[in-house]
Amino acid sequence: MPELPEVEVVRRGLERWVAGRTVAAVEVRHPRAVRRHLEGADHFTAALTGRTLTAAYRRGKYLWLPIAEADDTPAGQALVAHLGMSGQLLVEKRSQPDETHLRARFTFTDGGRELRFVDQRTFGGLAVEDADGGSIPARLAHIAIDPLDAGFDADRFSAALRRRRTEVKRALLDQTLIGGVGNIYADEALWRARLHGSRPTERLSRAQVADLLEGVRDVLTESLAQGGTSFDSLYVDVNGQSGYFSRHLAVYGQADRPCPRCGTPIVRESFMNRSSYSCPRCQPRPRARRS
DNA sequence: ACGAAACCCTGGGTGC
DNA sequence: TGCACCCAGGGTTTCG
Repeated sequence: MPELPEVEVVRRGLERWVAGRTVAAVEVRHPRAVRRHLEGADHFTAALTGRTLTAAYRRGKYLWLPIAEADDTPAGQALVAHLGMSGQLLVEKRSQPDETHLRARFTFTDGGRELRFVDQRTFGGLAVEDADGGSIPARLAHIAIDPLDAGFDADRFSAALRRRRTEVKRALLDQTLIGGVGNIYADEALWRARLHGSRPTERLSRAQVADLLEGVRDVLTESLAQGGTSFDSLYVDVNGQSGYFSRHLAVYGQADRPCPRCGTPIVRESFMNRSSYSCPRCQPRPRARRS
């Protein structure tokens, strides 16, 4: 599935292959793909037809492309995209057969390759949102800056994390605290910091939070380097699985395999209706607290 | 106000 | 072979 590094690869592809082009037509093939556009599919289409997509930006796992009028005047809006679990944004020849799960198609006035939104499980979606002056759309403002962004404030993150009264993995997955970390990266970062995800945030030391943040940064950076290698110039690729997942994951999906650090078999635990993976020796469960 | 649970969705895998 | 069931899981909404 597309994770933050893959979303960044998609952003780079959109910046290169879509930015600066003017939309000729939009075809919404599945209503769920634009469910976040509350005014409906026809309104979505009208808001984009004849407009130019000027750039491609990302925060966490969200992408947005500012919209301009034909004369390059900013329209004060942006096309917002989230890939969800299975979404892809593909730049393809018009002759390419439609994908089974093609949800939306954008053609451009230059007659070149079209942009397609393909999404098997329809957790992802597209919308046109208000975005003044090319800044982040208002509806995305609650998403925290991700740790690879130059504007990320480590001290502020540390203080906010330690103010929380929850488990550290829940905090890592909270997009209002830190953007872009999903289940896979949370598990990998916790393993690097030798912390169990159930550790209470208020009892973490500053040094432990610093280690955790370093783990997050390292795993995202290393994954991005892998995701970048699978980018094909004719194709806005979101499939980083073959490059990254198979070789660099220490714990995620590695149940019963030896911990790369100590050899102890990795264990899988149920958490928030999904899976958590950890090394029982490197990342011991916290003792139950008496209250 | 904050934390946690419910909900959305479909194809691949597994067991009977 | 086919059917029922489980699993993947981010973000928004709802609940406590």
